[in-house]
Amino acid sequence: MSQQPARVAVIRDVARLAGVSHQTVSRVLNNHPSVREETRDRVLRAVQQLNFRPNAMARGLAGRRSRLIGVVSFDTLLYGPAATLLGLERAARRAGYGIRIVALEQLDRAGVAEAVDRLTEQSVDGVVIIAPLMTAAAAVHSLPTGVPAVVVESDTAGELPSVSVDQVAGARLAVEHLLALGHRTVWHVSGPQDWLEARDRVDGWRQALEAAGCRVPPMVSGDWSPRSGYEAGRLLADRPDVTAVFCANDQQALGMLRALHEQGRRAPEDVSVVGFDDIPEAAYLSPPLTTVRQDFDEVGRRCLAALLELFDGGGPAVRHPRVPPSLVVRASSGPPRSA
Amino acid sequence: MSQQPARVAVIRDVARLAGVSHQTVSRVLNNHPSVREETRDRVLRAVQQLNFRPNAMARGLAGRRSRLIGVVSFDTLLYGPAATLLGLERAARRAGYGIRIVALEQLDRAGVAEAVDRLTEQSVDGVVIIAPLMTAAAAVHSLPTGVPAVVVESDTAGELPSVSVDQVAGARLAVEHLLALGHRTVWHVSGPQDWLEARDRVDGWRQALEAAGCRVPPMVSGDWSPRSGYEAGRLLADRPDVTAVFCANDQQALGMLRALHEQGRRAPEDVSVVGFDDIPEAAYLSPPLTTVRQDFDEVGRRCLAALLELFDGGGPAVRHPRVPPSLVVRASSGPPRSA
DNA sequence: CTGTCGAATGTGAACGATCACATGCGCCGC
DNA sequence: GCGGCGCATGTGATCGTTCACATTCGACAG
Repeated sequence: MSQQPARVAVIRDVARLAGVSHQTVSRVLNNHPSVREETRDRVLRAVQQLNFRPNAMARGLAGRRSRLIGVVSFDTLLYGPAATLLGLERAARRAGYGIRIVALEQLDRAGVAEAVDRLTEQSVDGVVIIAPLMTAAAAVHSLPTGVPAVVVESDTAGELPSVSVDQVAGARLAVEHLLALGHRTVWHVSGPQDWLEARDRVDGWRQALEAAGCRVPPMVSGDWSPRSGYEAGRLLADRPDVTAVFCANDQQALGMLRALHEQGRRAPEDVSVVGFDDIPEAAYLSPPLTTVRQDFDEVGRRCLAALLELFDGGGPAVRHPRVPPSLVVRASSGPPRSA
Repeated sequence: MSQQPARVAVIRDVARLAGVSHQTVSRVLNNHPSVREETRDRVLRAVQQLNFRPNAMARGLAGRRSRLIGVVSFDTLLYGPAATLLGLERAARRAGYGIRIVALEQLDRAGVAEAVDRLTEQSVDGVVIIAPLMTAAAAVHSLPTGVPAVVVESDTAGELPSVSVDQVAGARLAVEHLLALGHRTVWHVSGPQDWLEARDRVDGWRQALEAAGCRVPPMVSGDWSPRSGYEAGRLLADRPDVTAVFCANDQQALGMLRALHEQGRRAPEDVSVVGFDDIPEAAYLSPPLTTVRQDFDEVGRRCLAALLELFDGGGPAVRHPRVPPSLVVRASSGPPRSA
């Protein structure tokens, strides 16, 4: 009782209390099969009594793995990356892994390399790179081999396993929805072209139009920001042939709605607007925004699954899984007036 | 050249190559003063030649510190917590620390305790708890002592050092701005009352009104969501005596603007609206939103500073620093029509 | 000349777990 | 009846660093 020298219990203390060897305690901790039921109970009781917690550092040193996953994240507060990180953390925690995060200010080769370096130094078991930029694709190729790594939202044709939401399919969903409402064609306000997702959404938009035999209007370039959506809106608002606009994300759609409103064009009566992401605010814009939802939790889960398969030796069963997006129809899209 | 067995270099390899003992290498790595200049150079050269990286696990085991900081974060995609996390990561990286993150689904006592447990198990040097909820304050009190810990946005009167943005001052800024424009009084749509920040904003609102000798109208309860702002808007829109509304965050202000618009009340001509947070979208709402900006980077920096002071033995110089917020005036606020 | 001190460096033992291998023992098959 | 196999458990080495203490050597004061 009073002998306790304020020191945390280690495995040998547990062994002594349970009357077994330290190795038996280790076996119990790691669920080794050949431990007698009764012995296991005795050990577990001792563990509880001493409030013993295995030291992760020692574990990592002795064993091969740290049960830590490093995440290289782009230094941004955008909804997508943040949601992906959260989804990954949740999945990892359930699987008994911890998350070590490094945020990058710039997603260039040096930055990514240094971040991965930093993480391997910490003996992470694997790395997830949230790399939505084109520049990241190059950086990812020059990674030190030997570290199990999974890439998110990038370079789906590359050597590394990757997980991503099917942006092309998402964009097609949006465009097909608008065409089905009766619009002759759909305009597009794009994201920045150094983002892979932005390119894929452009591709999906174009594919859907071409598949339907529609004219493909010129693309309006944007950069994810509400401002770019606003400016695009001012550009398009006075054209009577613009009846439907697909914005590359919800923030841009927000700016677009504002510009239309200012120019006296009503949504969806005059112009239908569809966004992408389904940010929490989307349902509360005026009007509530029709958009494409991405399942970031699923992305996180699949990242972890791929990583675990990588740990087990072989490559993952599916090297480049694509998570299907879904369309959320709200009030910002409707039939054109002529229809 | 060909003898290299694909094994990473360890400290003894460096020692051998440099012709010194492993301990001397260790001294060089840790900037111990008593190493001859020439010896230091020789060691550093060997380090570079072998591309040696000290193993963080071994370091953590042998030494006392892991250079890791654990972050307990509430499982949310809200702008504030996400920005705080990012600011903290940046500050930590500059100081040579890494971030270990645990996201909580529920911010109750058991959750916080388990998260901190999980982190101490990983031998983190210290813990930052992003705990904006009242329930967290209780949980934080029952923390195992001995782990240096700093709390964010919570319980500024508690035993643990805390860092937070001065919410009361922020709310006063907003209200004083509206009163200065000539409004008789200011209504408030609150955040959820189990959030400390929400309570502080209510306090600031009330203080500012009382200080100015204004009538304090009943508070409208909300929950951060755009929906709650929208509903509050429908409630207030048909009251002619409502000319100025201070919303507890920007999302609520967004919903408020939509409701006003639907009810045919214009902002700011009929009703002025002010938000809180300055989310990236705020500048692009219709109209652009006047709001209170919080400096989350500064919060991150101060958290780290407090933690480092805690490591050095003594408590931090300032136990409960409050980061001042600032008012960002945009188009959603203006003088009342009568003025 | 000698004793003491501090700077520079080395030696071996931690740190707290796992791994590789050894041991004892009951059971089965020939 | 006995060799061998598999289960349950124990023993010592090992992971890669830092810590505690020992050693060497030159400088300097008494």
